[in-house]
Amino acid sequence: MKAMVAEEEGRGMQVARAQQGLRELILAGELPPGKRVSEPAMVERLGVSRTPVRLALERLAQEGLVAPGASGGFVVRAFTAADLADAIEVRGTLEGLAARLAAERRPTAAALAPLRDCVAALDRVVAQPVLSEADFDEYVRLNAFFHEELVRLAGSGVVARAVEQAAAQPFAGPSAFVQLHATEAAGRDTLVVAQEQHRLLLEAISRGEGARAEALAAEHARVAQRRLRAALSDRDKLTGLPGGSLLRLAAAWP
Amino acid sequence: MKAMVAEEEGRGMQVARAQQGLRELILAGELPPGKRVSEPAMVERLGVSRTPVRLALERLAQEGLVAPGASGGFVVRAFTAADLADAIEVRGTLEGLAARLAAERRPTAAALAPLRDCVAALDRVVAQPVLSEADFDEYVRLNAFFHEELVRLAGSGVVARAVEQAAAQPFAGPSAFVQLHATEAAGRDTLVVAQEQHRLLLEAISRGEGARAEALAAEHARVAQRRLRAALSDRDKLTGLPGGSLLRLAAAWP
DNA sequence: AAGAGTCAAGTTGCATGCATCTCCGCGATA
DNA sequence: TATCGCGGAGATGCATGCAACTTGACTCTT
Repeated sequence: MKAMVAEEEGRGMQVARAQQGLRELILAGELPPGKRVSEPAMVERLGVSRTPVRLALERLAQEGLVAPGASGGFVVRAFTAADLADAIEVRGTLEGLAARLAAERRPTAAALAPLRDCVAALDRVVAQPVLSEADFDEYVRLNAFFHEELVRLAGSGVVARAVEQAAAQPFAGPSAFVQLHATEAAGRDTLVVAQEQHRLLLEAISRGEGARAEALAAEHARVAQRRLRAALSDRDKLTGLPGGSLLRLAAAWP
Repeated sequence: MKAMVAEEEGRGMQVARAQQGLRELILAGELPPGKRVSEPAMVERLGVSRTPVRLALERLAQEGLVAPGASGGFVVRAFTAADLADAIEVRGTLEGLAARLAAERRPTAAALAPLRDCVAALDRVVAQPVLSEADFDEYVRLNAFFHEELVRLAGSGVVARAVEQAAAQPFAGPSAFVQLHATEAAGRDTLVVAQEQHRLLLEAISRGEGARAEALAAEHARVAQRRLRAALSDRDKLTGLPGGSLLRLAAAWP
């Protein structure tokens, strides 16, 4: 039974579709934490056969969204507040390593240009007295680019892979929880602080101050920790968030 | 065609066998770097069907031994000296994080007992004036346990996963290249230095000195860097090592 | 003789068949 | 009535079939 939906693209397309579809289903909370992900059910839901579903599950397991079940298959994972905090700390630590390596490489002004431009663009966004939701989206976009560029400046594929994997953990990405602030009055201030750190990080790297860059990057990730804590203090915020249903904040899973 | 070799055990056995077999084939250099890993060939060699072979390849890709090929399939990866150094640095950084977390948790004496015992056992091994090859094996065993226990003391599954993944990278494990020293006169001295770091690390953690523990763990990983450099300076040492053929030290792959 | 086009063999990615195992509910029994 | 055993539906893990694609060699042309 060939799928009848319009399908173009090439290799790995079925796996990618299954992976994306599963990610959405899980983050939307349609597959509750602790529940086994039934492959036949996903076949029906996603329109691909079991082979890509299984492969997608394997990759999502590496990503951390699902875990191998005790007796075969995969179960949707639940996350504690400590898990999220640790994942953010891991990312911050590795970004610290990347920042130090970038600084120690003494990048040329030309090599630093993209990061400089990115910081300038972020400045323009944050400088506005009032930020619309579109501004927050733009901030997220530029922030992601900043972090990518930071890692690129480290000049190490190995480090890049490590940071990527850390940032791919659920809720551990550089822009996790930023959206929550879009509706808050104090939301802009958080961005102001984070942007100051971006600026200092750029300065430290351009001056070759490795230790300072490392400490700044690690501390920068901790604003995500603060966002996390703020979000946890207000459960209503979480329920509206993609993946909010995955959080097991107090009790263990029955 | 059911395999005729004696096969017991349960689920995932075929995948595990394929993964182990592929690892050995690659590290033994039978599959040269840059070459595509032909699934049918592996089916013949390993005695399992294509499905487990493919899954094993996927997992080895995460492990870093193979990488997805440009047009499907997987190719055996090659490693530069910089790759190895970076992988070790990543592991050291994450172990530094684990050490800091362990120290900040102020573990009780009981919680520290396994690490204490391990250090004592290592002391007994290293204290000997002359080390046999069996002594080096014992050192590797105890050293691995030390690092596992260090991570366990951090008390974070997320951090543990991150460290595991970093240490699973080829040549990045805590005991990589140790075996090379077994035949060297100065080999024992390297172990003496490393063991001193173990001792200091234990002390820092037991005193709750987080920053010191972090720095010590990161520095401790750098003895592996030194071992790596020593090995690289003597190509003969590498060729005898498992995986030595994966190193592309000077020229790019033709 | 060198280069480009073409064809065939081999490979990959996906779909599906099949045996075993797990899990859930039902009924029998003390 | 509660507990234990059991049976069937369904799921998993592995094997294999199949079409599209890649690759490599062979041939034809210049």
